[in-house]
Amino acid sequence: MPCKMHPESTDRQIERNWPEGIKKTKQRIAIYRILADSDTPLSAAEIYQTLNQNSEKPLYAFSTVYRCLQTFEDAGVLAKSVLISEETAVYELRTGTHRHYAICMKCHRKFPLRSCMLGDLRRMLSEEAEGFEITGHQLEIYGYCSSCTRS
Amino acid sequence: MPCKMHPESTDRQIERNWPEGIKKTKQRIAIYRILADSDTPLSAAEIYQTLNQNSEKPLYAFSTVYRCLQTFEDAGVLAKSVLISEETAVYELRTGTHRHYAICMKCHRKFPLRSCMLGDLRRMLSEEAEGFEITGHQLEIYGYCSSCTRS
DNA sequence: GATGCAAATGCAAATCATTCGCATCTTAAT
DNA sequence: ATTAAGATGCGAATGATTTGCATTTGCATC
Repeated sequence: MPCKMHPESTDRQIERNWPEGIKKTKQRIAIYRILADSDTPLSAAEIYQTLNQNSEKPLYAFSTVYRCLQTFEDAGVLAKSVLISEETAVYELRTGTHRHYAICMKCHRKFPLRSCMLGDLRRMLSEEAEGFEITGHQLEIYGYCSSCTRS
Repeated sequence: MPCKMHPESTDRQIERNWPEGIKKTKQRIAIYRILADSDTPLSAAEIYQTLNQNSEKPLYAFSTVYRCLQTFEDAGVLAKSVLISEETAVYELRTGTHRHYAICMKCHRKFPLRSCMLGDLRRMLSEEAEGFEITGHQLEIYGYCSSCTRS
């Protein structure tokens, strides 16, 4: 399942974005590729499934998936988040511009928001939080998408 | 550990806000009280600990805590969320105005944000999300509070 | 106030995502 | 090619949450 609109772009992206000092192994490359080709954040289980979908018995271990994700996160190329609507963590590559999603509570599809319209986050801090150093944020909208009715 | 500024207000709040058709048991009342008296969202473990802090052997079971929280959530008086910085879910009573927090990645303290400054969330939806019915949202700022240095 | 039944609780066992220990295999630098 | 540091695979361990089931309790009814 290579990428969609620009053939080869994933390979080039790997060349350019591969984090400094991180060994290239076939597992890591495969996981990176899956993340790069996905347009929504993926869970470890989804990545594991995609990795092993074409083989009889698993070629890649679950622990490897988690360890690679951890490695990418430490290296700063991956963002981990825990969505309210799911019970498990999901992961996506950090692109230049981060993303937020509207998540359907029924089908669990994730729709990227137009853009991050959060202005000055610092202004939201109260006096008690004086001196708080902001390093990140997370916004999530949830509800029901047009294909799913409420109940 | 009764409430802080207004003696009895918790009892009155329980009278007024107790959800329709939900039996009052001492466990549920105790859990509601703990949530009402807390100024930050609490995890199930924190609630369990508070419940049992004054007795030799546990008076209340963990499963009861989870089941009560589920009941309150279903009844709509409780909001569950999974913060990025923690591994476990946290819970808080739904007050009229919902809250968001700045969370310290080191000490895990939660500082309520001044207010929800998110304007029209619908405008953030992209075309693909046409027809999405928004039922809630979650915003979270993370970083390091003034008492904790970065590393 | 006593009674009955549906619903709630306590306990322990089960589940599910995630992490860890350790022996073996790979990467990448020499 | 050689090799040491680091990565992987496997299965067992962990920790949060859920569940089955026997027992207890809230509360509507007498």
